[in-house]
Amino acid sequence: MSPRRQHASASTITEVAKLAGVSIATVSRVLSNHPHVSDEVRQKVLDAVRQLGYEPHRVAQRLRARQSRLIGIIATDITNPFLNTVMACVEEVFFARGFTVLMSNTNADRKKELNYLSMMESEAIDGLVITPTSENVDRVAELSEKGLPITVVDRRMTAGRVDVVLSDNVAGARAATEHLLRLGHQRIGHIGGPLHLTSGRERYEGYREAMQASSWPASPDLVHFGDYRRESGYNAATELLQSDTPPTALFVANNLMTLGALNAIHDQGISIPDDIAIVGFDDMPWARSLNPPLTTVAQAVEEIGYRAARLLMARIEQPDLPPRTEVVGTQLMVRASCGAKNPLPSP
Amino acid sequence: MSPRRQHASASTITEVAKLAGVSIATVSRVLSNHPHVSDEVRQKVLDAVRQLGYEPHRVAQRLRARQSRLIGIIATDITNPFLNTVMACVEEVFFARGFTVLMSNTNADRKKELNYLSMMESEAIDGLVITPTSENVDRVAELSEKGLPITVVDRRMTAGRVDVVLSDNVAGARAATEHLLRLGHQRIGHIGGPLHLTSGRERYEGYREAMQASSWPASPDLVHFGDYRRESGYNAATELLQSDTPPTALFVANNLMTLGALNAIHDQGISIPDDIAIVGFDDMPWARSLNPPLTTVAQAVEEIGYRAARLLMARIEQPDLPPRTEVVGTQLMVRASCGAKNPLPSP
DNA sequence: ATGAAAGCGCTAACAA
DNA sequence: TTGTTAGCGCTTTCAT
Repeated sequence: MSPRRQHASASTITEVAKLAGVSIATVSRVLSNHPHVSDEVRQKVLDAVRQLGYEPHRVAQRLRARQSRLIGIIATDITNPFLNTVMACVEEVFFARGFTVLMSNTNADRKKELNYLSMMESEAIDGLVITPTSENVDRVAELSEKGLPITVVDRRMTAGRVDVVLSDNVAGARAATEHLLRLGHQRIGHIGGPLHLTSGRERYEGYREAMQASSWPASPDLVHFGDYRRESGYNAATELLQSDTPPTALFVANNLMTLGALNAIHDQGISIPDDIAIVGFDDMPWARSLNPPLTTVAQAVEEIGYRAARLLMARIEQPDLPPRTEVVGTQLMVRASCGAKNPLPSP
Repeated sequence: MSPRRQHASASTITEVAKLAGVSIATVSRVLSNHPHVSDEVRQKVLDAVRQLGYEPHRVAQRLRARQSRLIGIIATDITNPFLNTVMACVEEVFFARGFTVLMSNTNADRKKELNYLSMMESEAIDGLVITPTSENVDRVAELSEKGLPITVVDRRMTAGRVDVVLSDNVAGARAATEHLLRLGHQRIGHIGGPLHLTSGRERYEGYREAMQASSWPASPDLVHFGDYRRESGYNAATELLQSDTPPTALFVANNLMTLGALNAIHDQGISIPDDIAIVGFDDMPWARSLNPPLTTVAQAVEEIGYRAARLLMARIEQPDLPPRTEVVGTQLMVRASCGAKNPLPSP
């Protein structure tokens, strides 16, 4: 690393104290609204603060106070509309409560996750919302056991004292698959999420349950797994469509992969829903502007975000609460892509 | 705020020193790879570190070292695909260089922006990438003048010593509008971005230039402004379409508003491109899966992200560089939504 | 090659 | 009501 200059340091509490003619302790008291300060002194200090444009040095504050009013969010993919909406909701809630929210993007990379985890820890955050890269990130369990309030979103965690908010993935996936079965499909393909995530497993499970209960249990060649990114959806769909006996319908485990699958289908000049029906997981505000309007299993995104915030807030205030898991229902948004005859008008 | 327990504090450098039988200075040296340490001592220290699971306290480190290897990103809307992709790129570059990247979401709210700005400052970040809420955020100029390396993305800033990366908005908007004119449209509507952002003004300007140069200069009732969010695009489109003399074509200034406009058009049962043609700003990977495939002015998103990172890195290493502004070209992706007869196949 | 010690800017316990 | 002072955990001279 090459040389680096410090940017001019701001004024310190000492300078404020000097200018106001008081001790630094008094300045500190004024700034943290302690009761026992005379109005006169308070005013002098405030004036000095304004005059110098003083702002407390948060790093120093944190070193002493060990309480940061800082909330961390660690997400696997900030470009995922589901995740970034959840993040925005969490931020909104905590900001309104006077917290500052720091976010980071692991890109589903375990090394990055570890790095951000320890960076958040040493920033002395008061709480963490995370979508872990897998269900057994020891560091998360460890931190939660050490007493750091943590809420896990979108997937379950096996270890640690963490709160969890997620959708009812099995039911959602089952509903999607049953819907396709009801429409007469027999060869229903599934583009699944990573099996090291409970969401991937649960959505797959819902699909399998539905198929099993039907007269046409899923054959393995109908199932491809991706990594929740667009490209993997594109690739999986391409392979599925080019197989000898392609599926007549597709259930895709998340938003980005569905978008990829859509592109793949369009590239092959195949028509939806006539040649192939498709149902995605995760609704998007513009799902009905897709070609054709996309049938999806809608997760209650905002609700998940707000619940995550609420759970975390509760644990911050009361660290000894028993760990809770909240499961939020999903809703099947029937639009044209599944080929249902009379799709209800849907938002 | 209610009571809050500290989560068990990790081991400190003192404990490591004690266990290794050396001074804390030596531990510090080992950890920062100083040359003059005997291999024997180094090994002892490393062992102690491992044994205690010691991790340096970054807050304390920062208080002394005044160099954090921390990069901040402040964005107006993390749910915007353009912005979050840029953010992901910046993160990627800096993480690879050993920096930790902290992001925050202002939701285009000036108060939040100010808060995050001073929070980033007092975290002693080494550099900042920001999409400011307006071109005259004094605090940004101030920080840059104080010596904090700052790169502004997507919009220009009038004050401060900052680097800037943005698209050639005027040219992009002009190209989009001219394309529609060439297709024979005369009443071309524009859903613009906020005029307090240079991107909003420049895209409007490109549209106006093109119209002016045509035989059908834009009438004011053809222009509505939104706030770059989906709802505003929906509302603007709805109003435009319900006017007495609705436009036959629409040029929309960003991705989210275009998606909103699309929804509005679909809700009114109007057909694209027969009844109305539409061109959006910002391409999206799934633009061709929209109904119909969407013609857009594609910004070089990744390129913008990487350039922003490069500019910032350069300034961190060499703070006295003169401020630079880099303008990146756009590309018109012709698809079906504009009604062009033979849209080229496009990715 | 190693250690002692001086702070970084702040908070809070203790004195006055 | 206000001031003095002891650290928080670490880096970095300055000695040795």
